[in-house]
This record gives sequence, C-alpha cells and structure tokens, in this order.
Amino acid sequence: MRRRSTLKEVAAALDLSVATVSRALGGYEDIAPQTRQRVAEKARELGYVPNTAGRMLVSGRSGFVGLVLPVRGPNFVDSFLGQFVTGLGEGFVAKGVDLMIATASPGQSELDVLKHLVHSGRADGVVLTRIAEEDERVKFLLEQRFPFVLHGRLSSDSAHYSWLDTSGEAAFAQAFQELYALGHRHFGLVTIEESMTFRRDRESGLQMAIAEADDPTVRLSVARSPRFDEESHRAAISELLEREDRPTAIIGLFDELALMVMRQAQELGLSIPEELSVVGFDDVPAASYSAPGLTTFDQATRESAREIADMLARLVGGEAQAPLSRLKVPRFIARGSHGPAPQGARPRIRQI
Amino acid sequence: MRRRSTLKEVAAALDLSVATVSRALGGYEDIAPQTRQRVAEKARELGYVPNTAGRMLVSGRSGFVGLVLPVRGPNFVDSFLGQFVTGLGEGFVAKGVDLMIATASPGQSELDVLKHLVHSGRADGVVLTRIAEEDERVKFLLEQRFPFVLHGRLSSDSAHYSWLDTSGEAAFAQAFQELYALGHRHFGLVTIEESMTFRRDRESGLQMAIAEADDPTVRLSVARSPRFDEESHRAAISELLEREDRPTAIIGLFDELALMVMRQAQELGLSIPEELSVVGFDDVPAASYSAPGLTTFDQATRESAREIADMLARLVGGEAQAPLSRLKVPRFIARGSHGPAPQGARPRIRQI
DNA sequence: CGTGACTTCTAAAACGTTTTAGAAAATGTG
DNA sequence: CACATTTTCTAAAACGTTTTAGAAGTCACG
Repeated sequence: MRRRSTLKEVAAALDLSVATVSRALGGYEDIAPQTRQRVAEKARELGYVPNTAGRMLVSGRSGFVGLVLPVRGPNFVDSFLGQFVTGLGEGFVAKGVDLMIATASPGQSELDVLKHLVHSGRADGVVLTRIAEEDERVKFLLEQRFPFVLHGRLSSDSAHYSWLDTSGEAAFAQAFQELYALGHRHFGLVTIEESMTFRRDRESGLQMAIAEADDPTVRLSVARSPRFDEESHRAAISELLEREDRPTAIIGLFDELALMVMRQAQELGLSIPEELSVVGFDDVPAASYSAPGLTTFDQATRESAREIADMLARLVGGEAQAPLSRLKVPRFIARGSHGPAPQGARPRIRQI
Repeated sequence: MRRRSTLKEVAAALDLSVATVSRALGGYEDIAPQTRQRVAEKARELGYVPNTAGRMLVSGRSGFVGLVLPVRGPNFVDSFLGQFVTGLGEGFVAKGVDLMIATASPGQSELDVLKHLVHSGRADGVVLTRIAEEDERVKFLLEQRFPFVLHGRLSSDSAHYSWLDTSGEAAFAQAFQELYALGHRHFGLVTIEESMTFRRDRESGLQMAIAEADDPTVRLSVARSPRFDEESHRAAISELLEREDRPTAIIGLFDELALMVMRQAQELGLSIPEELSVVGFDDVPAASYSAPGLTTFDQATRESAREIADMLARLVGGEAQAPLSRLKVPRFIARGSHGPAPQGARPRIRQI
C-alpha cells in the first residue's frame, strides 16, 4: 500500500516549516497570500490529504458519529435499516462527518457497545433507534454528557435530550378515523409485547381516538405477540381472525404484521377489503407489491435520518446547544386493503 | 462530556512509567506478574480505555474498514443494503474491526469518495458492491495496493483480487431448466442496460443454459430497461407482455422487476402462474408477501456480507495474503409464481 | 567479590497534526 | 536613523499510544 504524503514532506519540498504549511492550508490570515498559493499548489501536486489520526489526536474529535445497530435475530429482515443508513450517510456527508456502524458481538449488549464507543473516543456522538420505554442507553449517555439524537422519544424527560420522532399517535388516530368513517365499529390491533416507545405511542394514539369518538358501539380487540418472531406473530393473528366475533378492521403495529394479517386472512378465504380492512404502518416496499396493496403510513425514513444526521452534526460541532427536537407527521397512504365495513351480518369464514 | 482517563494517569496513580503500563496491558512477558496484576486492577478502576487516535497514529492503522455506499436516486429502495450492513457489522465485530459508511456528497462520484477514504487513512480496507464491468474503482485500488473485497467479480483479472460472488450463472441456468422442464419454450427476460457484472453473469447463465438445451423450439425475448427508474422498467415490461407472441415464462433480472412483471400482468388480466410464469432473483421480503408468492433465488446477503467481512479483516490484519475468493450458489425458492406452461393455443389478453 | 545472565522496568522517540508564543523581517513614523 | 508597528513566519509543545534500546536491579556461580 502506497504511503501517503505528510505535512512534513510538503513543508520540506517548499523549504517552509510544518507550522506554516498547516496554517496556510488552514486559511489563516497571517500567511502571505503568495505563500498560501505556493503551499496549496504543492499540496495538490503531492496529493496531500491530512491524516485523520493526527487530527483526531490534537482536536480530541474523531470526526465519526456512531450508529449502534440493534441486535437482530438471525432471520430478521428489516427494510428500515437500509433507508436509515442511507439517509444518515447523506446527512452526515453534508456536514463533513463520517458514519460508523457499531455492532454488538454475540453475548454483548447494546449498552456495552455504546460504552465502548463513548470511552474509546471512536465517535463524537451517537444515534439511537428502537428506544425502549426505560432506556438505559439514554440514561448512560445523559450521565456521560455525550452528544446523541434519538429516533423516537421517551415519554418522560423529552425536554432534556434531542430526538426526532414520527408521530405514531397521529397516525393511529387517523387510521381509526378513516376506518370509523367507513363504518367500522369493531377494531382489531395486532401488536407486540416489547416495551418500545413506538408501540406505546401508536397504541395510545388509537386509544385516544377511540375515546374521542365517544361511541359506545366501538370495540377494540387486541392481540399481542409475545416474542419477535414469525411464529409468535402468526399465532397472535390467528387468535384475532378466528374468534367468533372477528373485527372488521385490523390495524398492524407495523407493516410486517399487517401483511401477515392479509396473508392469513386470505388463507382463511376472506377477501380484502370486502370482508376485512387492514392497515399497517411504515410503507415497506412489500406494501406496494401485495395484492391488494397495503394501506399504510409513510415514515419517510430516509428523510428523517437525514434530519437526524443534521441535528447530531450540529450538536457535535457546537453549532447547536440545548436539546433539539422535531416531531413529524406520517403520511397516510391509501391503497386497496381498506374499505367500507361489511354490511349486515358478519360473514362467516368461508371454507376453501 | 466527561474526559476519559489516559495511560499517563494510570501510570501516575501507580508510580510507574507509561511504558510499563502500556506493556503490562499489552501482556508483554517482561513485566512482573504482580505488576501486571496491579496495572490491570487500576486500569479497570479508572475505567481506562485506550484512545483510538493515539493507537491509530502509532500503528498506522485506523481499525476501520469502509463501505462506499452506491449513489442512489431519491426514491430508491433497496432491501439489500440493510442486510448487507448488518452482515458486515457482524463479521467485522468478530475481528475487532469497525465499519464506516462513506457516502458521496451530491456531485461527487463514488471514485472520489474512495480516493479520499484511501488517502486520508480513515480506513484500512474497503468493500465494494455493484461492480461495473469496467470498474475504475477496482483499478484505482489495485494501483494503490489498498486492501479490498468485492461483492461480485469482474470477468477478467479475477485472480488478482479478492471477491465473493453469488453465481448468477448457476441461478439463471437453473431457472431456465426448471421452466423448461415445465414445458415452457418461449422465455422472456426483463433486464437493464447498465453494464453491471451481475447483469452479465445472469444473462450469460441463461444463454448458456439455452444453448445447452439444444432445442430449436426454444426462444428468448429480451426487454431492456434503459434507465434505473420505475417508469423505464414499466415500459420495458409492457413491451414484453403486450407483444403478439407473449412469452409463457418471464424472468426478472432481480425481484423488483419480477414483481413489476407480476403486477402488470395481473393488470392485464393474466393469471399467474396459469397463464404466465414469473421468476425473480434476490428473495426480497416483498417476494414472500406478493400474491402469488414470487419464485426466486436466495442470495443469503447477510451471510455473504459476514464472509466478506471476514475475508477483508484477514487481508487487512495480514492473516491472509494473496487474493481470496469464494463463489456461492444461490438457493432456488419455489413459490407460487411459476408453473406448467399453458397448453395449446396461447391465451389472448383478456379484457377487464 | 567480580562477572555474566536474567528479570524487570523506563526514557525517549515516533506517529502527523494543530496551536501557542514568540522570532524575524518588513514597513511605517518621527 | 532609531524606534515602533505590522506582517510573516517558525520552534516547540501537545494530543495518547507503542516500541526500541537500554538502564537498573537481582541472582547464580566461580
């Protein structure tokens, strides 16, 4: 591997001191214009690029910002991550910051990874996703006074740190309203048990909208999948679909669940949306390829990530001080999986 | 932000020299066991973590490996990236290497990003995806003798560098054979114009399988989408579907194309797989949610990425020398989108 | 006790950069 | 010309680590 040229070499080639070269390149005022010119030329000629390590050492900054990857089951697929990383990359590059991805090794917790990241000085800031309701990572970062931005937010304390969130409340309230207006009165919700903030927000948005409707005929049946795997989800969904009084509209906490609802409903011979309306959240690519297309909400992940990057870069660079925050409203994407509530007697499950 | 403790502080607390502390922590033989013990304890007590910049400077290594993100259109979605990044993360963490993501800023080429990465010493190695047939990035890296691993491979030279590839030839040959065995004789291929190596491999796999069948009744109709956007794809597919002698089986260069074929065919009133068989490549999540499920090939992206990470870490760490390479065979995933060729007269496009 | 051979430790240099404090040179002023 | 001022440059220190070369101490042995 070819060695790269250093400040010393540029200085030697011009018979100047390294200090002068450094300051010339840094655009300082006390360097004669002519000298600055010469230095710039020679630096280009020699292909000089400042060495990162040298800079890091003296500045105390790494120029990196970390993303701690959530620990994932072996078969977990996730359209979110690619978009998120792309957006972060775009946002950071505009600020001259680089993105590093920190992964937990087997047996290591996300918190361990975070601690190492903070203490080793490999990053100047960090972005966290999938926030739990009592998130120890947030506590740690606050203690350390280490810059961070959350994708999501805690219920308490949200004034003390920076975050960007997509309002799950607003979305699920809207989902309810759209379906209510179409005549639905018995709602199903397929959700998870993990205490993630996004779960809490979406669920409470739905609850509040129901309360607000103030209609005693409205009912909500909730199916909770205890573990984060397909089998567990499938069982929870079956429970909801096969009960005697099946809801006429089912909302999935996220698209994967909604898509599974559609698939399982179709396996039972139900036609969507005539006999069952389904709504999801996220707008994953699969949502537009399913038949019928899944009605859902667009999080604009990539754009959010870009904004998060921008916020964090400003925090790290000292451009912004106090906590920054931003709440986005997801966009309703009406496709074919929802429609008017079935009339009259509840259709029975057809035999196939 | 709390300052982290340094070697000097640990040394002072024990009344030892920094050298001794460094060597004790490094497990050198010429440190008395008792001293080693004391140092280890004190280091733990003070929460000492070696500073990255200091290490980088003296070792000449950054401990980072880069992934240069392909430049993407604003609406490009890509289930590949998330899996790939996850796999790389998993692979690198096992080797004590960190992953950095380098993104091109607007107007910058991937090659520029790569050059900066190499010259700034921010990374010790790099992984490249989406290899073009004449890839200038590969040329540059070879010139620089900078360690890298390709996801994919060039046709020429493949002995001179390291790569991991999933055999597109094998997959497309198999796709042909499966469909041929089901009676199909007129094949359609929806592909792109860009000169990517994966395109060339898959296309030539198909051609070779056709040649090998040595059956004069076999025909292949190719539709090439000139640009990488949905509109262009749609037009290419329409051309294939609406021609007088429509193929009975259409293969998409990748799943997105195959899924679009399915959707457009269904819009034309064709039933799949009775009137048209469709096969894709990649096994994106949407492939399992479409109706019918898309028959495709599984690349095992995450696992491949893990292997790539392992290869590159070995190259960077000096464990492995010469070029490493590995060719994987994708797994055929038979779902519902392919079946026996329609009998007798070619069914006409139904009016809807 | 003197010598050599170990064992255990350390001073100092090196990595490449930025910054501080001040030197040297050029210019202006009386 | 002498002095002050301004402009332009530089030596040296600092960041935190690893490594090299060697010092100091200990021990065994004749």
